[in-house]
Amino acid sequence: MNIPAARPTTGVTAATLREMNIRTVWSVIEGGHPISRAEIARLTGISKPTVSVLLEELLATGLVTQSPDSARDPSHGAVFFGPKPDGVHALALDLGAHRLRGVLAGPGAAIAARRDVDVQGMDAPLMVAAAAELARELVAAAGINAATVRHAVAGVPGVVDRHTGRVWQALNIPALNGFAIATELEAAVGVPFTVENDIDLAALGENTHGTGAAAESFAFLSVGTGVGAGLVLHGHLHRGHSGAAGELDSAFDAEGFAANDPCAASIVEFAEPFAPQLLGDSPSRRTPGAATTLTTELIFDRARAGHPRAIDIVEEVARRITAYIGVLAAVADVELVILGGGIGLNGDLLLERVALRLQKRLPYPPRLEVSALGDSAVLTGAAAVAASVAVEEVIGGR
Amino acid sequence: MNIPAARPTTGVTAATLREMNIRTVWSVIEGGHPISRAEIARLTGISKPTVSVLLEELLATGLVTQSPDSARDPSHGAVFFGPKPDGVHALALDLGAHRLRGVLAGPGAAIAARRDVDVQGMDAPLMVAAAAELARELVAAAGINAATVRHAVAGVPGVVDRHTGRVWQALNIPALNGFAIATELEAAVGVPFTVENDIDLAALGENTHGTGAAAESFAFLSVGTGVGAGLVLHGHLHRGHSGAAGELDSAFDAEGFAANDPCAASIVEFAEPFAPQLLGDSPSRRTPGAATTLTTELIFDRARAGHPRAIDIVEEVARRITAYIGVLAAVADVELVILGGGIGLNGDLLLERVALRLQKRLPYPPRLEVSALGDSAVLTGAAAVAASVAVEEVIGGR
DNA sequence: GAAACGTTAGGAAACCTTACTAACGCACGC
DNA sequence: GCGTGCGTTAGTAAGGTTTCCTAACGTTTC
Repeated sequence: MNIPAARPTTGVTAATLREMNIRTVWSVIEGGHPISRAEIARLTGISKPTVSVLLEELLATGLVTQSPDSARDPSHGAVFFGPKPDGVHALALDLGAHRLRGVLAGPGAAIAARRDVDVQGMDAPLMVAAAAELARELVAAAGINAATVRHAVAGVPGVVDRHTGRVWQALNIPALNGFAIATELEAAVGVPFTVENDIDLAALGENTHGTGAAAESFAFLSVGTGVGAGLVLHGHLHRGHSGAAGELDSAFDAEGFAANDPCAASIVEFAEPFAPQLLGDSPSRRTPGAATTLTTELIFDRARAGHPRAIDIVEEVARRITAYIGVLAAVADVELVILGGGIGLNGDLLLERVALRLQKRLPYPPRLEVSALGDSAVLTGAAAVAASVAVEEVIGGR
Repeated sequence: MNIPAARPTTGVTAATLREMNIRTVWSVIEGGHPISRAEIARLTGISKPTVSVLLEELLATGLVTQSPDSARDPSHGAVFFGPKPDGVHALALDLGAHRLRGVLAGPGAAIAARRDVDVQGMDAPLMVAAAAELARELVAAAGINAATVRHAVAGVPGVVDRHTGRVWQALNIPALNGFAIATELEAAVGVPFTVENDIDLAALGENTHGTGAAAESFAFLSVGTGVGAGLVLHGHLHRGHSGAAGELDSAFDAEGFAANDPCAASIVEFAEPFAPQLLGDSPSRRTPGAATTLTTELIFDRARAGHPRAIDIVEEVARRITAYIGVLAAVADVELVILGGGIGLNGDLLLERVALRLQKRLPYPPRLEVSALGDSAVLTGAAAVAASVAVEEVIGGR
């Protein structure tokens, strides 16, 4: 029989055994598809009588429901079990500079309600108030009992100090810097909150429901208004000692390190000299007089249309992204890099260009893919974390 | 009661319980100091009767010995237990370009015998033969039964492919490239072998017996004939998907990345223009005519003596090391960086210079220290790993 | 009727608590 | 100064509890 790798320094007792087994049973039920006692027993190696007892306990927690009978072909009188849709709920928020996005999720991160609100220009207390209002709306929209919301996770674009709970390096939302957002959110919403770096959450989203599920270790590289990476190593998020793991900018901004950010501001600046050419013959601009500002969307659109200057810029973006991945690969040697963020999601233009450069440059290049979750990766990760904490709270607090 | 973080997908049974508890008991005995049943019970939370039973099993394996009585002040008739010095043994090798170093270790990596041999210029099969001879000599020197040697670990300066067991990127010992050294060593020595990157082993050495023991995650940065880092994250070695994690050279050798290696060859090359000044007035050279070659030792000696040109070079080394640590910190955000290797060990000259630059450059600079194990870090790590595998084999195979 | 699901019954393995004896140190009284 | 009693600590023994497994047995379905 296999022994868990973690070696507790304290003794384990029969109660520990049950804790472990009940979690094992939950983990196969959580999967989603209705499953019978006998199937659970076969899958986990736990005997049928024990599975029955454990299921009784799980039913008592309200996490698990039993489908009276099921649409399975040969059912042989089996009873099927699955996660109870309204047993517990978790709140997930994605706080950006422009919008606050939220979902209410059930066990297994099944979406119960979803809604976004505008927060542009708000200061930190206003954002907290907006979050509380959004939470109320989500509960109302889902039509659930607010008491079933057991945990909440919020993603913020900055480094979260795990000791003080304060946010730093929030370049996109300066109002957040130094703000103890978790405490404030807890007070306003009335739910225990975990606040986490948004890119780290996106990585966790890819890990549970996205492209990273198959990889043993990978990096989620977000290239958008800023650049940053989230690392999932051996199936676990690596935050780093100060929560600043994957904050790649600092690797390049000093002493002879050339590669500039491939982020939006930096790219627009790089493209500025070619602005007349890029803007001038844009067919997507219906009012040529108003199209005086360069955007990354415009540049990528022009590149798709074959504009040589725009393609040059895309090549430059690919070069810069390669530099970042090179650093990630050299230090962490990840199996896979997932591209995300407003710029990174343009896989049709970037994937091949970056992959080719990586091949040339690294002895062991990582696999390269584009995020399957798109711009909802953060929210997906937050929901997954919040749901798993909520479930753990219910199972652990029996 | 705390639940181990690892969640096995298969059920656990009472036998698992015992496996876990017997390991817990071993882990407190392994510590070294003789310990009584009652103390073990207090430390682990396991009841005294159970501790007695578990100790009986451990005594039967031959891993544990019981001191008849002890020099403890109030002993109250207590019996004290500790690791048995000659219960099992493990072989540790450190294969370098010039020398093959070996130790025979007991449980807890206690040294039973130690010996080095010259392997300069040998091809791979000759090195294997030398290793087998060294193993025989170590067994003879320790005066032990060869059958008690249960596992061996060898450190090599290259990337070890964990699927094929072959060595790559062994720039210092080109003869090793593509060689399946673990298989050959096993056949020649007659002991199961684990082959691991030498810098990774050094990191593990620092983790178990060195400066890294107190840190939760750290990087061991070896700066010598080559540059590389070993990462210990959350107490575990991070090898990376191809075993190439920490192979930092590849982060810098292309497309606008300036910082050159701070390794020996690179530094000597950098110092070449100043060779006449550095060599000319060297008081440590007794035969001025023969001192025509620059070495890193000489450069550092001259810097200690206050030679301005040599100090400039040290500054340059510090700049380059800072660049490497910057990358490590940006990706992994480690708590601590331990400097090692022939160049890195010159902490008196480097520590302050690098720390100062890191402060300026990084928002969350890691702590910086010099290896406490010096040039025996690899061997220490190999011994620790080999001993723990050997012990695991005995405990697991009851 | 055969196969699959689930339950019941019996038993085994592992742990804990409680209670006991043995050893040791200290303090007090002779 | 030295013995005796008391409190503390180490270890063992006995009994009880928790948890799980195997085997056998209804029950439902095909």
